[in-house]
Amino acid sequence: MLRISKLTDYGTMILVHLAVHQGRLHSASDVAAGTRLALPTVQKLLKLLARSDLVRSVRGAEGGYVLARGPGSISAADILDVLEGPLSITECSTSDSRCELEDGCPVGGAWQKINRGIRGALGEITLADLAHPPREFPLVDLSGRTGRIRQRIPTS
Amino acid sequence: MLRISKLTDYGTMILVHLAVHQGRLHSASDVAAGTRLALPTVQKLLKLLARSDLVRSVRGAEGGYVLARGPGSISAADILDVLEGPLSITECSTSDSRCELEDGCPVGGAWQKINRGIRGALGEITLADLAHPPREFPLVDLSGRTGRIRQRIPTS
DNA sequence: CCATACTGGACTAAGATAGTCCCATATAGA
DNA sequence: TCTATATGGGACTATCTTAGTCCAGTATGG
Repeated sequence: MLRISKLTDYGTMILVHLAVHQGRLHSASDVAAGTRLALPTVQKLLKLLARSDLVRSVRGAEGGYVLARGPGSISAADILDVLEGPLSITECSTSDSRCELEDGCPVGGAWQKINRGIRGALGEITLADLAHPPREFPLVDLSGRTGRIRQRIPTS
Repeated sequence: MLRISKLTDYGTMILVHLAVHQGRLHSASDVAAGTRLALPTVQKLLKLLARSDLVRSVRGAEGGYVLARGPGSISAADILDVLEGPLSITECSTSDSRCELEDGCPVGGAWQKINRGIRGALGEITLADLAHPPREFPLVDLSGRTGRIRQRIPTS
């Protein structure tokens, strides 16, 4: 079902919260209050995010978290990479798992190609888009044509 | 990571096998031999697929399975629906789960919209495409424009 | 010094997934 | 009719993943 985990969903809420209230530090408690998520969960996720290059942290009293970059420079693919690991739609498309069926596998990497297509699309969606989503993300072209359809427009 | 389960991957292999060797019935043992998958797993998956409208079964001696429709009329979305249940990227986008955070949720259904976009794209990819995949499924447009980009072309 | 806040990791319960197996039912052909 | 060959339906288990919590350590401002 192409699902993302709850934690990734929560993580996205947290990032959106940081994007909307930019310009100052936010403690984990602040974020928990602002998003209505449980504090321990928020702490865990912020720790994770801070280890990536999406969020920066300041330790000590009066410390907290900020977005490391503008919301227009953080893509949905970035978020998924951090919160779910490098995304790959099937197990055999991850680099470290060898598929012993590969020779006879008639799918021949189609899922992997689909995955790259989806990943490309998610690279075009920014945190700014998530904070102010358009009415609809329309259909998508996986049909066979090549090339980028749209340049990313930094919103900050 | 937007991953699909192993069983869905296997199921796709099975469907591709049926698509490539169309026109006759295939027993589960045949399919297991042809795909090199374990027989019990193949049996389980074929039973599942036969309950859907993607595969038809004939019972008894000399029985077996066939695709219920041409490979050009079965989409990747169809396959995922059968093997993984109706696909939804987040928990709160499934109909039967109420999200108690919905009011304050700043994501505002962005993931759901992305999900619909991806789902639309997967509806355009057919089993025929999976059997003979193009060099690459290109990038995808989730940018904000509306409307179908391509009509599905039945290949059988 | 101490209250505040991040850091790193351990830990548990619950759920999903993968894989196997058994018995019932249907059918073709000897 | 009998039997071998199939599918149909479901139970069952081991393993892994996920969600969620908690604790001891470290940094820092006042």
